[in-house]
Formats: sequence, C-alpha cells, structure tokens
Amino acid sequence: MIRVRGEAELVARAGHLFGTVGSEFLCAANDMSTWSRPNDRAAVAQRMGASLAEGVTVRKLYTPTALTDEAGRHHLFEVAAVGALVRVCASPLPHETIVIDRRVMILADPVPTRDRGFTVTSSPSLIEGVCSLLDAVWQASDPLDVYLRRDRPRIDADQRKILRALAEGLTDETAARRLGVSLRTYRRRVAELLASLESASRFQAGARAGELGLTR
Amino acid sequence: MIRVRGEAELVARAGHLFGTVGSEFLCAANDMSTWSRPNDRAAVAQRMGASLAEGVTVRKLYTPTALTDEAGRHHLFEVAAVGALVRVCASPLPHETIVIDRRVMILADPVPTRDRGFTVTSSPSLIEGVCSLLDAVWQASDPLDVYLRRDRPRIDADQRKILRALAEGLTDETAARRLGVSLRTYRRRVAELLASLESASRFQAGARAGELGLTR
DNA sequence: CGGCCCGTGGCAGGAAGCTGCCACTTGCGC
DNA sequence: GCGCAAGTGGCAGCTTCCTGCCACGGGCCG
Repeated sequence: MIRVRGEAELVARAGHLFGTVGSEFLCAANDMSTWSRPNDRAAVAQRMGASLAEGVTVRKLYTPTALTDEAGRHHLFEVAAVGALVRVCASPLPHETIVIDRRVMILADPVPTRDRGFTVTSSPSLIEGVCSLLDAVWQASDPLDVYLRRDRPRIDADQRKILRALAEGLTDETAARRLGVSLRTYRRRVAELLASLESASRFQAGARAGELGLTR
Repeated sequence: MIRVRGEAELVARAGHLFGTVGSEFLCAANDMSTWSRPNDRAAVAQRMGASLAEGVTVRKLYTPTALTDEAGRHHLFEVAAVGALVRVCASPLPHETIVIDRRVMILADPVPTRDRGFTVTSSPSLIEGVCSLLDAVWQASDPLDVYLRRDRPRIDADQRKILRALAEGLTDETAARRLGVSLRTYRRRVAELLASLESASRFQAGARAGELGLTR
C-alpha cells in the first residue's frame, strides 16, 4: 500500500496499471474532475475503447454532478456509447475510487487540493471489501439511460388507461372490452406503448413503467 | 495496517478498540455470523448500550439474510430498541466492515472460514473512502422498521437473474441460452417468478418488479 | 439393491400476443 | 360531389409464450 501526491506522481507510479486491464475496470467518483485536462480524458476514452474491444467490463459510477457540465455529459455519453456501463448515484462519492481487475485499487482524496493525495493498494481483503460496497452502491443506482429517462416518455390519458389495464394483469381481450375498443386496436395501442417505452417485451415495458412510477 | 487470523486474535489485538468508542460506531455485514456465540453477542449488546448512553451514534447495516433466523431478528430488534440505527440493504455485504470514530476500520473476510481473516487499519484515506461508500449504501437502504413494513416477495439470486433477463427485453430463447438452461426450465422459472409476484401477466410482473426496485 | 423424491428437459398442443393487409368509416378541404 | 388522410376493426398467419405430460438422471433412505 503506497501513498502518492499529485496526479503526476500517480501517473508515474501507477499509470502503467491502466494499460494492463485484464477483465474489469471499475470507477466511482463525484465527477470528472480527476482527468480534468481534455486531452487526458480523450486518451482515457481511447484506451478504454481498446479495453472494451478486448472484452473488459468497464463500470463507471458517478453522481449527478458529473452531468452538470457539458464536458462531463459528453464524456459519459462517449464512454457509454463504446460499451461502458454507466450509472448515476444519488449519494456523494467524494473519494474517487478506481479498481482494476479486483487486484489493484486507487483511492483518491476528496476535491482537488493543490496536490491531491492518492492511496494505491493491492491488498485483496481491502479491495474485496471496497468492491462489495461498490457493488451495493451500484445496485442502488440508476443506469445512465434510466436516470436520464426519468419522467421522459410522454404518456397521455389514453395510454395511461392501457397502462393500467396491463398493470392489472388483464388479458388483451378483457382489456379491449373494458376500454370499448377492438382487440386489434387495443394491441395496436399496446405496441405503441411498448415503442414509447423503448421496450422489446411486455415485461420490459412493465419494468420501465414501474421504475418510472407510471403504474401508480 | 495489520492482518489477523481468527476471532480470538482479533479480540486480543483489537478488542480494546471496542471499549474506546468516542462518537460513532459503524457496522455493515450480511448477517450476525461474526459474533456467533450468544454470550459474545450479549456482551456486545451490553457494551453498545453503555456507549449509546454516552451519546455515541451506532449505525448497523445488514442484509435481509440477517433477518432470516430468529436469533438474528432478535438481536437486531434489541439493538434497535436501545437506540442503534439499523438499516437493511438489498445488496450482499460479504465483507463485514466495522468503523470506529472514523479512525479505525476492521474489514473481515467473507464467510467463516475456519480462521477468518481480518484487516485492521487506521489509514485516514482508506477509512474515509470506505465511509463515503458506506454512507452511500446507507442512504440507499431502508430503516429496519420501514423494511419490515413493506412486504415484498423474497427473490433469491437465481430469480434475480431471470428478472434481469426479462427486464432486458430478451426473448425466452436468448435468456435461456444465456442462463444455460433449457427453454422449458426457463419458462418454468418465469412462471414461478410471476407466481411469487402474484402477477397474471408478464407486464404486470414487470410493473411490480419495477415498483419494488427489483430490476436494478 | 429397489423405491422414492426432485429437478430437469423434450415434446406437443393450445393460448396469448404480434403485425401486415385490406376494407370501412369519419372528417376535412377542394 | 371527389380525393385524401387518419383512425378503426376484421382476418390471417406468424411468433412467442404457457403448461401438461412423460422420460431421464441423480441423491437419499430403508
């Protein structure tokens, strides 16, 4: 377990670790303040793209802070586009945490003091402990798209009726009769609803609707 | 930072820390397996009571596992009764974590291997990092009473996999292949899931699952 | 060993859901 | 009137999903 001061020293002493990702890259932080310089960030994105191509899982956990500035949003969309899993967490994450292959962990001190401190460790017990916590936070967080979709799909009164019928577990036939439309039309409506919820199956649509609180 | 093996050694080398709690005692774990012997547990409860009387904040975070056996339930109610804050977290916490006054941290290895390993550290950066994660999980968790009030279906790890496949909008065929079971078995599982969610249709099950936050 | 329970998987037949096609109505503007 | 667009409903054929039935392969117990 070592301590370093400043990004420069971190890069010097642990930078090589970023090039040797084997299977998993995990990162949790408030925002993108660490790799503040655009070219650094671009380099990171590029390397990440290469890793993803090799089958590495990349998970990034940020708070809404990361979405406030345009650069941050852009970066997140970018990494999400190349296949990284991005989630947004409601609680603050002042200590940026990076875990590589569950073998090395980098823990940053909060907020960029002039020379930010970093703790680098490879202790399995520490890493596993932190990872299980990270996993717990991860589970409790929203995927980027879900977070952004919050209250996005516009659902009108008619669609809401369909939604409610579906949520009650009615068969299409029953629901159609209740709504006073033909089976064909009802199903058309359901299909439209699935489309507006961007879902491939009724279950998925239900899940989305439930997450978004549309069923209550 | 030191490593110890077995509860006995932990008590010998770090036991004194439990007596010197100044302001905060934080504990997160799957269940009560650590202090498995009843008299130990009673002693812990007693000391905790004393601490609480002195104005110490005690926060305990457990998973539903801790509530499965009668002894665990009892212990949790007991500590909650004397003023400890108890919350229940949906994600597993295999590495028991104890933090005292944000100055000392004990990280346990998972599951009682014969001689369970413990990592004890007083590194501020590590502790603060872990604490911010713990706080994040804490925030996302339900207080014990809230948790108990909500009657949610018990979903095990296998069912959760099914749930996730469904929530992704996969067809049964794809999902079955991914989970490595036959189509028949997969559908059996889905049917079981619908039953445990008391749903008549997949949409309804999705909606329930979404509402209960089971899809993340 | 035989008998039993349980979980699994294949199969088949049926139910439910999906959608393209077309015909019909309604409403609007020319 | 005609033409056009949009919404509806019936039909058909397809896919997906549901489930009862039976066979097979462990474990477990007497």
